[in-house]
Amino acid sequence: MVTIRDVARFAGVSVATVSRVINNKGYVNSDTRIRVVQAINQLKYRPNDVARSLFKGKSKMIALFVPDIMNPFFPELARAVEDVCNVHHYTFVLCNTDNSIEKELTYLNALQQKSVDGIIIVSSTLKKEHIEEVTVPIIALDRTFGVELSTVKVNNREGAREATEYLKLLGCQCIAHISGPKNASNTEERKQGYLDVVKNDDWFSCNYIVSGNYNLQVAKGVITKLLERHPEIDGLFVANDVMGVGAIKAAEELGINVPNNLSIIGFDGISLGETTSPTLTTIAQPIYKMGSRAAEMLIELIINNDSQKKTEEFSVQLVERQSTRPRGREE
Amino acid sequence: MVTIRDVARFAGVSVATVSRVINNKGYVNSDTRIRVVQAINQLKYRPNDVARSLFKGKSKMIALFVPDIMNPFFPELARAVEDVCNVHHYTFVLCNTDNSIEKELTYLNALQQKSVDGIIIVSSTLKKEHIEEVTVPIIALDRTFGVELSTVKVNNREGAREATEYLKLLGCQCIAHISGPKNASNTEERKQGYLDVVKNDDWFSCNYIVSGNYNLQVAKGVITKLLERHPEIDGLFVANDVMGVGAIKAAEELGINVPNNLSIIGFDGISLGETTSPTLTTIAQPIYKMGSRAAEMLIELIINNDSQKKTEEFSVQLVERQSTRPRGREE
DNA sequence: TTGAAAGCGCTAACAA
DNA sequence: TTGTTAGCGCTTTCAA
Repeated sequence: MVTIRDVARFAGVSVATVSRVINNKGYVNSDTRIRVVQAINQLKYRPNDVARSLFKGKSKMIALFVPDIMNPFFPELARAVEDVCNVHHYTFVLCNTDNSIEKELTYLNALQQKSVDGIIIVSSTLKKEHIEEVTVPIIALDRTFGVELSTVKVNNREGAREATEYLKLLGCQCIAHISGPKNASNTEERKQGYLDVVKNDDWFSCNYIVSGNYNLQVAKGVITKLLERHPEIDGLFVANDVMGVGAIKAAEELGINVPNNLSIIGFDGISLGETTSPTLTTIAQPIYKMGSRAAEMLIELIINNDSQKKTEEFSVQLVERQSTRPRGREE
Repeated sequence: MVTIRDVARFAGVSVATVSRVINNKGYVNSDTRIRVVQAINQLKYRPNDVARSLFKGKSKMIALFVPDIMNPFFPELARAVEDVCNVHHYTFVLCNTDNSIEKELTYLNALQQKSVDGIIIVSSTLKKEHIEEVTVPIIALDRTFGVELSTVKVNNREGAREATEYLKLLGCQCIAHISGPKNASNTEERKQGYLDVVKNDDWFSCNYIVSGNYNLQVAKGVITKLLERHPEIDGLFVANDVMGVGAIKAAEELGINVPNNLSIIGFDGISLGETTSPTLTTIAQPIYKMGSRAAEMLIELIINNDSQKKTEEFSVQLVERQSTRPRGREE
C-alpha cells in the first residue's frame, strides 16, 4: 500500500505538505504542488480513509434502518438515500431490522463503534431510552417513534381522509378499513383519517376495521374473512399498497368484481400497484423525495450539528387507477 | 468517548492488558480479568472499530454492487447478503451501479480507500483491466463479466431449455423469446437455451427473438409490436419475470387471452409474478440461497485468501402458475 | 502474567 | 511556504 510517506519521500517534501495538497488546505508553493501531484499520480497514491476517520472521529458513512428491504416500499427509499450519499461522498450502509428491537440496538452499537456519521431510521419499536445514549445524528423517516427527532413523513391522516372521501364520492355506502400493525405511528394516523370521515355515519361499526399488519398474505386472509362476513362492504381503504394487492387477490378469489362491486384504494404509490389487474388506485407518497430529503437533512445535521428538531411533512396525491369506479356505473 | 486508556487507568492495569481481555487473547490473570471487565462495564467502554481497522488494514465491511435495488430481483439478494454479514459481524454496504462503468469504478476506488474487506458484484460492464488493480477479494454474482472470478449463478442455459421445452410440451407451435440486454452474460445463456430447443424447428425464425432489456416498460412495448406482427405466436419465453409481467400486460391490452391463446413463462421466480392476473409461470432461481452463498464464499475468501477460483452453479425450478396452459384446453 | 512502546496512515498545531 | 511532531485508539512485539 502506498502511503503519504511514500509520496512525501518521492516528491522530496514532508508529509504535511502532501497532506496540504491532497486536502487543498494551507499554503503550498505551486511548484511544490506540481511535484506532489506528479508523485501522487506516479505512485497511484490513494489516501487511506480509515486513518482519516480515526483522526476526525467521522467515517463518511450513513446508515439506513428499514424493517425489510424485500418489502417493496423500501427499495425506492434506499435508492434515494444512496443517491444523496453518493453526491456527498458518503458510503451507504443498509440495515434490515425486521422490526426487532434487539437487531436495532445491535446495529446502533455496531455503527457507533464504526464512527458512522448519521442514521436514518424507519422504526416502530425504538423508544426514547434506546436513543438517549446515541450520540450520532438521527433522522426518523416514514414514521415516528417515541422520541423527538427531526422527521420526514407524509400527512397520513389527511391522505387517509382523502382516500376515504374519494370512496364516498364514488358512492360507496359501506367502507371498511384494513389497517397496519398497532405499533407503527402511521397505522394510527391513517386509521384516524378514515375515522374522521366515517365515524358519524349510520352504517359505521368498528367491525369494519381490521388489521392486516402491512403484509400481503395476512391482509389477504383477513380481507377474505371480512368480505365473506360483510357482503355489504362496497369500498375498501387499505392502509398500504402491499395489502391493497392482497385485497385485489382476495376479491378475485371470492369472485367479487373489482371495481364494479367493490372499490379498493391503497396507500403508498409503489409500482407494484400498477402490475395487478385491475391496477390499484392509491394515495401516492413522494417516496423518492422523502428518502432524498431525509438524507439531505441528515447531512446538514452532521455538518452543523444543529440541535433543533424539525418535521417535514410531504403531501400525498390521489392516483386513480382501475380498482375504483363510481357505484352503479358498471362497464 | 471512553477509550482503552480510560479503562486501563480505571482498572489499574496497562492498555495491553485491557486489549488482551477484550480480544480474549494472551495470558491474563483471572483476578485482573475481572477487574478489567468491571471497568469496561462501569465505563460502558466500546472499542473503536476505526482504530482497529487502521491497525489491521481491514474494516469488517462487505459491499454489494447491484444495478438498481429498485429492480425487484435484487432486494432478496441484498437481504441474503446482509443476513450473512450480520452473522459474521460484517457491515453491509449497498451500491447501485446503474450498469454504469463510471459508477462501478468510483465505488471500487472509494471502497478500497475504506479498506472494505470484500465485494460481491452483479455486473455486465466491468472488464478485466478494471479489476486487475483491485486487491480485495471479489465474488461475481448472478452473471459473469470478462474476468475470472469465483462465481455464484444458476445454470441459465438449462433453465431456458426447460422453459422452452415446457412450452412445447403444452403444445405451443410457435414460441418467441424476449431476451435481456446484450452485454449481460445470462442474456446470452438464456437465449442459447431457447435456441437449443427451437432452432431446428420448421417454424423458427430469428424474428421471434427480440430484446426487452430486462425492463418492464421496454418489454411491454416490444412485445406489443411482436404480437401484433406475429399473431401466430402462441408461446412466449421471457428472459426475466419483470419482462414477463410486461408480457402479461401487453397481452391484456391487445385482448389476447393468457393462457388460453398465449402461454407465457418467465425466469427468476420473484414474488412480483404472483401478484399479476394471471400469475406468472416461471423458472425460479434460488435467489436467497445464491445471495447467502455468495456472501459465505466471500467471507471464506477474506479469511483464507484462497486464490483458487470456483464457480457454484445452482439449479432452477419450474414453477407452474396461471400464465401457461396446454393448447386447445381452454377452460 | 504484565507493561512499555512502536506503529497502523493521517491531520493539524506549532515552529522555523 | 515548509517541516517536525504529537496524537487519533488500537494491537502486538518484546522485555521484564
